[in-house]
Amino acid sequence: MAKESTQVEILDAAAALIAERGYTATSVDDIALRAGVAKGSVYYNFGSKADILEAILQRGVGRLSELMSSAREGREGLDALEHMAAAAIEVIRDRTDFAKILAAEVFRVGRQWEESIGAVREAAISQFAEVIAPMRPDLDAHLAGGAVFGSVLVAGLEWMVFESDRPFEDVLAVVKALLGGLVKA
Amino acid sequence: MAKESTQVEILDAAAALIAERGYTATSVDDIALRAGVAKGSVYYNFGSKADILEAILQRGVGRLSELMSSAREGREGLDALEHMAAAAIEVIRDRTDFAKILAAEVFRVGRQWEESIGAVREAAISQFAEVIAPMRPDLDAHLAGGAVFGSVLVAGLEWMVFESDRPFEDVLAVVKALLGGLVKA
DNA sequence: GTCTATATTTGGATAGAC
DNA sequence: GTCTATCCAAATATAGAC
Repeated sequence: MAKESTQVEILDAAAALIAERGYTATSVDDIALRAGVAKGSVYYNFGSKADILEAILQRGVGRLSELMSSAREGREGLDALEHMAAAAIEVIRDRTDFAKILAAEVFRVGRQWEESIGAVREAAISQFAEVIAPMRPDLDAHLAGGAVFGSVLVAGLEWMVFESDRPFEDVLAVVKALLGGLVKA
Repeated sequence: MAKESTQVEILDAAAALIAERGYTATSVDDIALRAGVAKGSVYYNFGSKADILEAILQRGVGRLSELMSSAREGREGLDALEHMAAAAIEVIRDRTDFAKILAAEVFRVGRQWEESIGAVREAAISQFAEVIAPMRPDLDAHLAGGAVFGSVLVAGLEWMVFESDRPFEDVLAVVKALLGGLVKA
């Protein structure tokens, strides 16, 4: 194990392909070709194809947790939610492949990488839920966190995939409008 | 072509498997086994594995369009949005497999069934967008439609997959809260 | 209309040279 | 640490019996 640059090439190539075609439809041959290395090198750097996806997920969850936590720090209520949403949208913009893979895998159970996917769910939905809970004790916090994360994820991907000419602020404005609905009248 | 019951068995089996593992990871053998028929019968009823997925998508989009259109009929503004969201949540509840496949495939481009998936996007996001546009000319209607549909889809699937003991009303309450944010202050 | 058997291709993983 | 060559299992699709 070593030569970090090769590993990053492999991870980036795999993320792009898996985001577009899905895990099973992406062959190790494809990954090697796109990364510009031989298949043997892929298996020198990663134990299996599943390990590659795990690594992609780990990298993504690290980034998402980090940015969302620091966006939340020292804030609460609507202010916290708005900053967390902005942070999440940034991750979707900068790691669109990861976001697509996430969208495809979050609601599947029983797959090999279920735990890693669960960690992303926690990082995103639960963090939103924790902030919402004291604001709206009348709502189920997890479902509300899911709804908020869903609006961020789908609006963010809709933006990156189909309307990438729009500015970041347009996406944020939409999400902020919906978040406003969580403030008690 | 005929014997509708066999076709429905195949479609249901395929939808369940594809929802859980994805299209490529689901073999025609698996589908035949779960449907309780031989592989030859699958190919007698459908031209290819891709055709099966197309049929699943068509069936789903039909149902979604139908329910959302009639929920919208004769209403406008927040009232229309709330009824449309309720209709969409019903579809997610009754056709959870279809909803999972949708979540996995909406943001992938260049696949064989891209058109059918596009039709679902239209049916869902555009219908929301049309209602939102006159309410909020300050927002990008498509992004807003995407955000609303995302909150419905993710909250709905979160409900069905991880919190199915909760009542329908809890999900609807969460989505209604967010929709309230779209009403101009 | 449904079955079993099989032709053919593809893909994950390993061995071993350099 | 990276390459090429190869093994073997799995999967799509078809042929043809019943």
